[in-house]
Amino acid sequence: MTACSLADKARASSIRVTPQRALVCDVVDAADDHPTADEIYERARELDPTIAIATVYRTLKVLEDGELIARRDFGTRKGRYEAFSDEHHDHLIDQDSGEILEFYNEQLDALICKIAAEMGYKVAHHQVEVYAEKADQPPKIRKRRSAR
Amino acid sequence: MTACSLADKARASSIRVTPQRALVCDVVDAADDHPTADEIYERARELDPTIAIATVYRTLKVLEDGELIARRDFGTRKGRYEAFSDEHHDHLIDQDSGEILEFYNEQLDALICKIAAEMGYKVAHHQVEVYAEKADQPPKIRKRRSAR
DNA sequence: GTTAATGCAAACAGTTTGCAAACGG
DNA sequence: CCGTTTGCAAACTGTTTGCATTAAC
Repeated sequence: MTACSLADKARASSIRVTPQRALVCDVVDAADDHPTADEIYERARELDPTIAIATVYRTLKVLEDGELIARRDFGTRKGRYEAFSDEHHDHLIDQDSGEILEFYNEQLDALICKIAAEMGYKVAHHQVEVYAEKADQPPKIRKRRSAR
Repeated sequence: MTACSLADKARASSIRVTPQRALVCDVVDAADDHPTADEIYERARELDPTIAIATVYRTLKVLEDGELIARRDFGTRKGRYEAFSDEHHDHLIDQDSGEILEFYNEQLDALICKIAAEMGYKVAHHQVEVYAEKADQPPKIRKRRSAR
């Protein structure tokens, strides 16, 4: 059983994990959404009201540089952070609720690699953002109004 | 032969096209890169040194709201603008040169639609950003060093 | 003990906004 | 004319940085 927490991974990457950094790590770890720096700051402050926003930003930067977390924009100007999971995934943003859903599709990754290769490139990483709204009826099983 | 310039399209969308706005339109039209607001401002100033950056931003906003241009981030915090072409396309960013290449792949679009549909969503728009570096040898026709 | 990390506040970049003057139909 | 757009400067947001203080090996 390997060490799993973000703080552990940071230590494994020989990043010095101070109490403040550990706190930021824990907040990011615990988040199942994609919090902004500000949201991370707020959540961290609940446990340590003395933590500074600058420390949050600096920690996020350190973790990002260590490739332990990723910063994403999703069109807005605010950075949103998420721990790197082992498998790559992409995002679908519900335009109505703002909810961000994750998905992974092997074919998609493969296709992107192939396209890049055809252009003479080797993919370092990629990012697919799908802005969508809920379909009127659920995916396969349509309910009522079968008509046209 | 339909009207084709961005300014014409703006007029067609009943956006008031003042000389300043026309200028911004022309700059965006003429750009074959993905200029930032600042770059657009600089280019516009060459023809009208009195134009204000605020006007550039306001015009870009108007055009964006009118769905005539798109704003993209590409990871940096600066917005980059491009006229909507008729066909959707995605972007490959050369990590070494910073160059932004466009590509279109029908299969990719279809696959994304399919994935979204499986999640119960209808795609409004999407955006694929591929960060890549040049492959050592060209796509199909490899030159020299055939070995290994 | 010296190097690195923190908190604070000030700086910064990109973008937006209030307002009076100029413009356009 | 009257509403819209402009230019200017100031405000604003998200993020970074300088610096003195504090903490960690």
